[in-house]
Amino acid sequence: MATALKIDLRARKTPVQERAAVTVEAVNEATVQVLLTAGLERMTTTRVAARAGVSVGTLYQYYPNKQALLFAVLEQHLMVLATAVEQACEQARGLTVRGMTEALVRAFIDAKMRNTEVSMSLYAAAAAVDSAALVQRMSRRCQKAVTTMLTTAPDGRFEELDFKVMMLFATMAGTTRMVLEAGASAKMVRMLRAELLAMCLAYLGA
Amino acid sequence: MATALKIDLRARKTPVQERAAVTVEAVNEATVQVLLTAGLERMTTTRVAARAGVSVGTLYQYYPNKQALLFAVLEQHLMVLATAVEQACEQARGLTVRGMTEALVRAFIDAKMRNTEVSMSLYAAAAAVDSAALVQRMSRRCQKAVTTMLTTAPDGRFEELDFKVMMLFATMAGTTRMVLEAGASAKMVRMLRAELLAMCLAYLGA
DNA sequence: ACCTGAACACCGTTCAAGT
DNA sequence: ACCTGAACACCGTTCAAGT
Repeated sequence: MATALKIDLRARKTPVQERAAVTVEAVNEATVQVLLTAGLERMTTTRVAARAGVSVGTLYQYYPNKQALLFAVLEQHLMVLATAVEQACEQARGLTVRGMTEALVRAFIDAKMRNTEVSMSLYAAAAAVDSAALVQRMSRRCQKAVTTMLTTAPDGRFEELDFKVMMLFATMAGTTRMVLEAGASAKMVRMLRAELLAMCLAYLGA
Repeated sequence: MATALKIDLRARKTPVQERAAVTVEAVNEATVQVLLTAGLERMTTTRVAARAGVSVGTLYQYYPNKQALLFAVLEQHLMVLATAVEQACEQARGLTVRGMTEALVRAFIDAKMRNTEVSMSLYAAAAAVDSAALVQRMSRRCQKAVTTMLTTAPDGRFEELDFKVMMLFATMAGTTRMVLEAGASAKMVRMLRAELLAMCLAYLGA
């Protein structure tokens, strides 16, 4: 990796008037749409602006560069995923390890498979953006929720729980991604649900 | 994903004279170097050509576009990985499921961790190139080797073996990537070896 | 405060000219 | 057969001018 210059990914300024808020939301939405219909390759800032119904200059008022744009939509979607996982973890407190794992796997797969096209577009976006830090931040949020949940399990206590949860999370992410990239047919998704659950349960010794 | 235009990724022409072969190899090597030192962001074809000691025009004699260049180095490295996995699988034939799994996990992690910097650079390259097909081709090669190996195990036979092997492979890839992106400290790599093996063994019921 | 769009710098790619 | 590098098209980004 090495020297990759740090690029500012923060939003440039926050909209204060109502119409500006509308503009920013339109730009975000347009980014996802262009990503979906044209692919990362042909997603240009001018095209995004046009799709949003504004000029390029406007886009650059709110985002310092193209990467910041991708970063924003990626963040938005990871946030949804993290929240879904957190909620599932909270609701599953006090259950058995098996019950917890079922809830976790279901929540994760459901969130990722809700819109497969968008999920796949975002893999490309993530790679174009030096998203490692963002992904790690979101992962940690999820992992913390999972760890907290598992410590409330009446059956089973675990050594090196933090690392084990990391392994679980990477496994869910890795296998789900593979199924997505293999086409995500209904049959495969069904098998993924069953096998991923089986793997996680076996790993946790439940 | 949708409409992403198919881009020609094949090499443009094969070198016939000795000096041309040298040129192509220099370009390939320069691509990895620039990727490593400058990052995907600032890897320009002119810079790669300069580093290889040729002009841009020469580069474009052998590769139709920038993506083809990235594709070539990615393919080269995936080939090494696939070969390592295949060899390990062949040597492990006739062992117990446990012995086989140990050999597989060791071969995979060793190959990926041999040069962590290069491995990480290639994640970026893979994302910039629509590498899904290539990765799948290489994955299938590995999975075939693993499947063949596992059918020779004296203990244990498996249902849905193809899908199970796919799960194993995605798990190895996913967890290894996570450790790489988290910094791949010696301690983490050690824990990865232990935990990944444990997970695979548990999943296979060994 | 917010928006516009022509202008600029830079990069991917080509091609006529060379050995 | 192989190489060169100026030229072209296109895209990211800016900024003076507008409401």
